[in-house]
Amino acid sequence: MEPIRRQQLIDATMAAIDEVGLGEATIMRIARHAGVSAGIISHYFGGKDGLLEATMRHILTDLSNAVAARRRALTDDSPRAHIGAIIEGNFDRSQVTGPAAKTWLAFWASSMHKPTLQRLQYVNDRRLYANLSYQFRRLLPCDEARNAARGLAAMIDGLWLRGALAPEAFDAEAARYLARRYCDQLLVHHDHTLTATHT
Amino acid sequence: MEPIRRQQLIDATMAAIDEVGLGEATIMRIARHAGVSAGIISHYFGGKDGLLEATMRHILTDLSNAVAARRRALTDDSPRAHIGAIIEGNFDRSQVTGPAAKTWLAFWASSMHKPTLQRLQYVNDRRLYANLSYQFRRLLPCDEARNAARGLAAMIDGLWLRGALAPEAFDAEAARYLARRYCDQLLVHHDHTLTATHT
Amino acid sequence: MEPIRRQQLIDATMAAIDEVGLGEATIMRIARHAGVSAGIISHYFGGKDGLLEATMRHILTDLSNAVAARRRALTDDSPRAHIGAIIEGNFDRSQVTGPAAKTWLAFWASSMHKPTLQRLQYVNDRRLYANLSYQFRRLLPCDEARNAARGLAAMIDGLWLRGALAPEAFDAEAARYLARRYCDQLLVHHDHTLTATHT
Amino acid sequence: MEPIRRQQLIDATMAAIDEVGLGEATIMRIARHAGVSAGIISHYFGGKDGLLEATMRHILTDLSNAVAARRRALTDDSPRAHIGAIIEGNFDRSQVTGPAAKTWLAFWASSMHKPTLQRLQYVNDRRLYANLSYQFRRLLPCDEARNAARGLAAMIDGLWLRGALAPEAFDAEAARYLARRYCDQLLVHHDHTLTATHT
DNA sequence: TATGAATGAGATTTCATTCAT
DNA sequence: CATGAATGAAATCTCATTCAT
Repeated sequence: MEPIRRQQLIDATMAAIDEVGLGEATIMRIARHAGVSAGIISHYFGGKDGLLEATMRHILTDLSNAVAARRRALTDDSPRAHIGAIIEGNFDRSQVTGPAAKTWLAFWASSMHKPTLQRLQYVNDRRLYANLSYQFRRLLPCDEARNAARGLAAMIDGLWLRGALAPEAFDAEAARYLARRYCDQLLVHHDHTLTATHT
Repeated sequence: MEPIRRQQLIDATMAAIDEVGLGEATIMRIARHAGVSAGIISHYFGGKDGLLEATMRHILTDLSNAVAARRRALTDDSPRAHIGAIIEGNFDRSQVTGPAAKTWLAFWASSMHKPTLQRLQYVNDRRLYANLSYQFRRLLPCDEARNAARGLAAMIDGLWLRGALAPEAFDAEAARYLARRYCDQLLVHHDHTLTATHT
Repeated sequence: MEPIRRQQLIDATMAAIDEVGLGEATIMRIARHAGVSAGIISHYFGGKDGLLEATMRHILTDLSNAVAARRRALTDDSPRAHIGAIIEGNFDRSQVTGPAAKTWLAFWASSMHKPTLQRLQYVNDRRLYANLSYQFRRLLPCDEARNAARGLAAMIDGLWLRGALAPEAFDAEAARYLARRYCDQLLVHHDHTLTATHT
Repeated sequence: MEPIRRQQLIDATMAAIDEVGLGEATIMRIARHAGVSAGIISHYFGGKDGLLEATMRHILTDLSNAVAARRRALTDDSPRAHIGAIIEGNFDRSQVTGPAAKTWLAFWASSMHKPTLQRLQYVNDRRLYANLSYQFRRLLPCDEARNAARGLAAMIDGLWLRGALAPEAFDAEAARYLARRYCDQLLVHHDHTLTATHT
């Protein structure tokens, strides 16, 4: 029973945050979304904070999986291929629109004042940077690689942020295109490109 | 008296958000920061929402002024110069560290569910994009210019976001460098560059 | 559980109004009278207004029942009998003294500025008038009947009002006697009387 | 200055009660009606309670004057004439509609829990009863006179109450007619009548 | 005399949590 | 395992009153 309930409640949490935001996502609203009573949340997660932490962890795991799956599927071990997979994974992000996106952004803001969330946040940020940095390092000198990794990480997060905030639906295709193209520019003096067409 | 108190309370709001985050920034805490009683907030701003809106408006105005001042100070009317000024202004952002940064991020998350903040947010986003787009348009074909503007806007926001979230102090110099360099890459087939040295 | 709590809280509301008046009847005082916590009031009635409305509705229902019961118990279908039953019912008024009386008067004053209460008030007023009017109409010409109904309705309310305001306990017997006697005078040219003795 | 301000503030109090009821008649609203600052109320009346008491006293004085003036103007010293003047005075009541009426009713309810107002209320009630009783006593045996006074007092208050509560404007003419006619019925075995026509 | 800035107490309401069933 | 009744703390807002100017 437990894993089912936990997943139900995590999904309900994202639905509630999507609906009214983290500040108004009360335990009762979450419970209503999950079709259970409010009391059960304390039972399974020890309290609201526990549920929020579990939800953030879930989102981060989804992202991590999305990237890892694409990298595992690569037939080509080139830096470009890996970086491309990272970009794809970040804009898959399980469900780049709706509940997940708003929950993600809410946690970003919240994490600045909650050590538990902050740690999760930090680990995730570093992983993105470290992965990119490692791949760039295979083609660029150290300083260049570091800057490239910082720039591409910022680009990915920025595209994602602006996409989440914009009233229109997230245009993941456009985001992927801009990110890939930025990558190409960073590696412009090297052979192949990620973007087939420069429309 | 009123303008003094309003400014005091807006500053106190940012201080409180910096300290504990938007969710825990109660009017009593804000009042304590300002050294006044809690009741006065409703008196001057009609309620907490009024204060938050005024605070966000204040931050946006600061940003707008920072950009406008730099553009007015230009001796060179070239697109590169204007874009450079926009970048500088966004990373001045009055006080890119501490209170203002956290407040900004908190509003980003909050704006998704509060129409009043959302409108402010939207206007600001569009302005950054429109300004960049206009300058790029002077050097690039339409589609290219649009993508360049989208990319640079995302880069700016992404650098800012990662800077605000990182536990270390915001490295505005590095952010400016990466943004300027991205700009140079976008305009690579044109004459002058923004970045003097490509360290 | 719900119906029990609701009744408890309605009773407690009347007790609190009896004790300190509507203006000072805070939800904490009401809750203390009911022996529950203050928060539960919002839970069951949605807020203080909901509780007050429910309380007024309860009082009106009690009055309505008191009249209806007496009229159902009549063996005699004459207008005099019905009017007598209406008078009796109005001075039974469940509990013509103490809590109910003060609550009633408080609502009278309050209803002038709260549309919800006003509607309840209005329906009740019209019913008393309509019932009396109908019965008088069986014995008197139209204009006469209307005036008689207006007069007797005013007399009933006036006796009740003065009884509630007087520091002494409400003398329901005297009130009934005066009302019945007024009725006899209105029907003086017709056969039977309601008042056995004209002391 | 003082008498002017006091009168201004008493008028403003009635206007505020007319507008939103006693419960919502805040000092600031009253002050706004009077076109002065809120602080001045405490200065002239010692506080809100003082202002309310002064206002009630003012209304009672107006009523008292209205009755006294009519009785002084009588050329006929008969009981019927005096009773008629009392009825007229009570339905003049300075301004039987609007502010005064609502203020009056608000004080009725409030007086049950405020000793100061209660005393004023009590004195006023007794005076109406005593005056009527004295006049009836000149024509009727003691018991009869007492009941007649009680009945007419109740009738007057009841007509007034229903008039104040009804959504339509107070029909003072109809009220006077019903009261005079009731008086005639009480004195039916004596010569002259108060009501010219028995429509 | 009059203002209006400011306070602090109090009222309502919301909500996470606990607990008996 | 699950519910929902109930609490108590906290948050916002209102308002009468005070006081310096």
